[in-house]
Amino acid sequence: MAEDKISDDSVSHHAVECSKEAFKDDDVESAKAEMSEVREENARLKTLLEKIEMDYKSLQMRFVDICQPEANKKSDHDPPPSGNGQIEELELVSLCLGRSPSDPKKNNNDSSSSFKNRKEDENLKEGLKLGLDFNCFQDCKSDAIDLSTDPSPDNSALESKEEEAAGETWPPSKVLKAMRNEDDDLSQASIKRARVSVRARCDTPTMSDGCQWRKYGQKIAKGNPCPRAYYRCTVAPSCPVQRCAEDTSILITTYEGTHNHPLPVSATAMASATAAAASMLLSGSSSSEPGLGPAATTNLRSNLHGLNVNLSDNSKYHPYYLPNSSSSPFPSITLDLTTNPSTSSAQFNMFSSTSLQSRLPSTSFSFSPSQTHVPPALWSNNNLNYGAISYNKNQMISTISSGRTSQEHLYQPFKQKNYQAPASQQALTETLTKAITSDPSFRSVIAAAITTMVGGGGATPANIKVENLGKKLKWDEQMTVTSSNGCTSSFLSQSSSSASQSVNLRKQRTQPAFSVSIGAPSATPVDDIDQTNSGEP
DNA sequence: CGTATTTGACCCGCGC
DNA sequence: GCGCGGGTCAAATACG
Repeated sequence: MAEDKISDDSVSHHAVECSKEAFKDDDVESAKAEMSEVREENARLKTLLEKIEMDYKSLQMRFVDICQPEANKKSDHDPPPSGNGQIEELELVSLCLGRSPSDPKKNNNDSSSSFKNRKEDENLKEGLKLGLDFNCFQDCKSDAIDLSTDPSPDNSALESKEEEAAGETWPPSKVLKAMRNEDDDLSQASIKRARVSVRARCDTPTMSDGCQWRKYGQKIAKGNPCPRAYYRCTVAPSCPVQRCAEDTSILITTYEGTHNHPLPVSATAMASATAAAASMLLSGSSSSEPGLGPAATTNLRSNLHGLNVNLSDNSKYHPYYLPNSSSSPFPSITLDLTTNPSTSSAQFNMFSSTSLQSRLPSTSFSFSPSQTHVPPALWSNNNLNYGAISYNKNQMISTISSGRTSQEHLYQPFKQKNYQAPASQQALTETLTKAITSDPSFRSVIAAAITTMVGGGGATPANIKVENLGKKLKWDEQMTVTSSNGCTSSFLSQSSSSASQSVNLRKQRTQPAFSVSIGAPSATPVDDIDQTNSGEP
């Protein structure tokens, strides 16, 4: 009896052991798998970070190389070091690199070796800052403004440091000061006035981008049966950002201005995207301002060609449909978020649409839609190819089919032209340099992406509500800059799940949505993160 | 009652 | 100078 019991116990114990063993095996297996996955991801992130740092360093060095000859030129032409020339230089560096204006001054005075070391340190700091600071654009802007108003490097540096350290109280007095300043320079006005049109498939009157919009007017635009509504950002009373929306199946939202207040997390994605687009546009157009004239515009276009993007030739192409902007004297840019779910191609079609009427170029980005479950790495592998970005015909047609018939024959030449245009590596690198160094908000988008990746999607940089459940809206926006020399490629993607899944999309986490791939896209698998959606005004 | 939206009037720039 | 169109204002209205 006792023996039986003992044996029973032992048997049962053994059985338990066995089951434990089996469980242990399974557990260990899964844990190992998880660990390996985590390790892989960790390694991937590490390489990603390293690549980001390296790219940033190389771009920064390149930028310095570009800047220094100009500084020398200036000093040749204008020997006295003090005065406007220096201030302009400081402004330039501050605007482009988003740091306190004192740094470049110091750097200019330093020897090159120590300068490099310092730069590397700054790069690291900057890299860290990138992931944490969504307001770097504003910081940068405020610094630049401060330069124009108060050239004292110590004060501005101190202030900027304080802002960076303290997380910034908003709005900074100097920004307000600068906003009231009537002597805002042209670039400031351009930033304020740059328009970014976002085309998205949306049945709601307004596109949910996380900001609070208040409608203040509505007009029937000529030639368009749909009324054009005018909205203002109501987060801050003096925020200059406005938008105009046209209520069709394709909602075209035109953002104008730059937010002068902190944005809710849900609004940072669109704001960053639009600000980045605007800054890219302005960085291109601003390059044409200082004495370069039309030649610089040509240069911009060739740079864009370097991205293997499609540019319109003014002599051949008429402006495509651009609400608000075709007749506007202000530069405009279009982010095309319209979707064709049947494709997973990444697109980055960007073409100038300089209007015959308009004095300033308009630019269009076309972000192809992609199914959320398709890893962006696939896009990278299949489509990016270091600047060889495939064109998706269906996407355009689906866009056009929503009533913008005039676009078809405008897009068509670009389709044909796209594959013919050879990618100019040099031009591409310059474009990238310009885009990244001169565009803090672009960096902020990257930062958002990195944050999402590192943070496992807990913080969502992009919140796009897709309300029309019946339509199964699924749209991504991708922003891709690839380098033909393989040194730098950034891949930004923001996606929202299909609306059919979006009933409980809040807090739902499936796959990463914001992804960045810097370096060789094919060698760097990129995750997907699903977006949580937030409500709109 | 407070807030948001609607809508007609007004202003301004541009082209003829 | 005039007309047109885009953009804004502000009173009226709707809504919670």
